[in-house]
Amino acid sequence: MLIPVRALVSELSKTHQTLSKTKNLHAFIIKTQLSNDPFYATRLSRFYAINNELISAHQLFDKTPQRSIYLWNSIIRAYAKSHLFSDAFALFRRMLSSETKPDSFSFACLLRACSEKADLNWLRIVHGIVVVSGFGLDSICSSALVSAYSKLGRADEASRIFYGILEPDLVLWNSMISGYGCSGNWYKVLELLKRMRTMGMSPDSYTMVGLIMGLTDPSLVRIGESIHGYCLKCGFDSNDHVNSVLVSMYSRFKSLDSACKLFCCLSQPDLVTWSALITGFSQTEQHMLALDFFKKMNMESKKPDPILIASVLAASAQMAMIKPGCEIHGYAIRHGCDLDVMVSSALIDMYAKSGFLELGIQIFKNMPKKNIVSYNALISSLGLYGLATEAFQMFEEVLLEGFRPDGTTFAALLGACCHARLVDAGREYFRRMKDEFGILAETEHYVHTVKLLGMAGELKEAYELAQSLPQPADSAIWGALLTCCDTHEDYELAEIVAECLFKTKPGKSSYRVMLSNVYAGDGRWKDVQNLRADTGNLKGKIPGISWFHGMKSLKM
DNA sequence: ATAGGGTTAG
Repeated sequence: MLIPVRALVSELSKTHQTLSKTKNLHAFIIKTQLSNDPFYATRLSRFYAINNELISAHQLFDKTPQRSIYLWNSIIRAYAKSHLFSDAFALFRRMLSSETKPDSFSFACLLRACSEKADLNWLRIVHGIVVVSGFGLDSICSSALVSAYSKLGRADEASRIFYGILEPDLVLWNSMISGYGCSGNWYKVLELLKRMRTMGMSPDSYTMVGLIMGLTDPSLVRIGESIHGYCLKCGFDSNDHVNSVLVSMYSRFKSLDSACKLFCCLSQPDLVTWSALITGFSQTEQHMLALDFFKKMNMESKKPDPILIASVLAASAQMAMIKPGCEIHGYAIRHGCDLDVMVSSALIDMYAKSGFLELGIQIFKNMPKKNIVSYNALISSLGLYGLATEAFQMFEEVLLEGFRPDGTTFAALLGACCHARLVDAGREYFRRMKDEFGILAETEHYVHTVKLLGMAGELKEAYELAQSLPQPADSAIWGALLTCCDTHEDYELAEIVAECLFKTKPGKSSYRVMLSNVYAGDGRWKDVQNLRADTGNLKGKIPGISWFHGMKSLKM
């Protein structure tokens, strides 16, 4: 009898078990009457949770008479991980009225749930309970709090918690560094790194990941390379997370050569690293290469996940080619993930962008479970085809279904207004987005609205909107406005806008082309010539278009 | 014999 129990313990101490193995273990435990010991129940519920068998996990939980804190935490965590937040919170409430009191790990589970649910209000409530329960300065809770606030874009609140801890441990340092990292605050990342080292902490692979994520500006490419070198020196290059984040950093900087070089050195790149490289090709408009690498990955018999399938579908959508898109659709069906929300949404987008809106709508209708992402895909597709009324209807359905619209929803709606030239509706959605839903207007919202106003000839209003941003407007906004000035032949404003544009992006050739069109349209040959002289290395591009415009204006 | 918190692509 002793031998099988020892074997059982060794099976239970593994990190993963298949569902059938778990069921066998469960039966065995019941037979040997070990099921009263909460240790066994905890391990089993963990295995059930890994296999997405929450019902079995919950039944097990209900049948276990003595519930240890471990068992409570593992079941709460299981629900939180499957994004069944209300169940997780309900269990937490049950726990509060039970004999077992929550510990720091219980709170950490809930805090993570809040950040994954993107629910700032709940985060603040749980934060309050944490403080009241006396865990405000606890290292586990504070690192969970710091990362939760950071992930919801509240680096300021995260830092307040961080600075309240006198002697942060490595995990807390890492949480704060990646908090600043994902908000792109490189200055703060660097400052923290220096401070942590003066306090005698040595960075680990988590620190590196946070650091590298903070490198958002392409001017930091040299620093990225030296961090890469440092990772090699310290042996962090055997860490999958470090490698994937390095590949996506090089992709972000459009240095696909470096990304490939790094990728090729890896003996066993994991799925995330493959994905980082494939989306890197997409981001640099090398969609065909993205699809080639997807094929290559499959040949190495790696099983893709819904996120990767969604991103190759996006690559195919960008090429507006139906064939590879269909192939990937078939592939998704064969792998049983075509009904996944992420994949379905990408399919809607792909079919619409490839000219088959009807197929996209069909996919949407067939989805067993919809979320805001799928509605966003549908709304933007309808908008793309100029079907603004239908897009607006879908927005009403979003509200009716109780989903919360996000920034992408409004970008899609504004895009629909833009295509259908519905100025008043666009103004109204822009206002509601900010006032009613508290969503911060981002570059894409401004681009759509400025374009919408500009095309309708409301150039002054469009210009004022572009100037109303708290920070200098992105070049895409000025670019859109410049085109509108050109079509409405307002050369005076065009000049002002062009100046704003050059301030934001002096080197970009396509804007010079636009400006040269404006000058040519206005018959200002001297300015066209100056621009040409300025742009020596752009052979052919500017002169060609400008001369063509010039000919037109000469004829007049 | 004894478990759980912090990092990654979209």
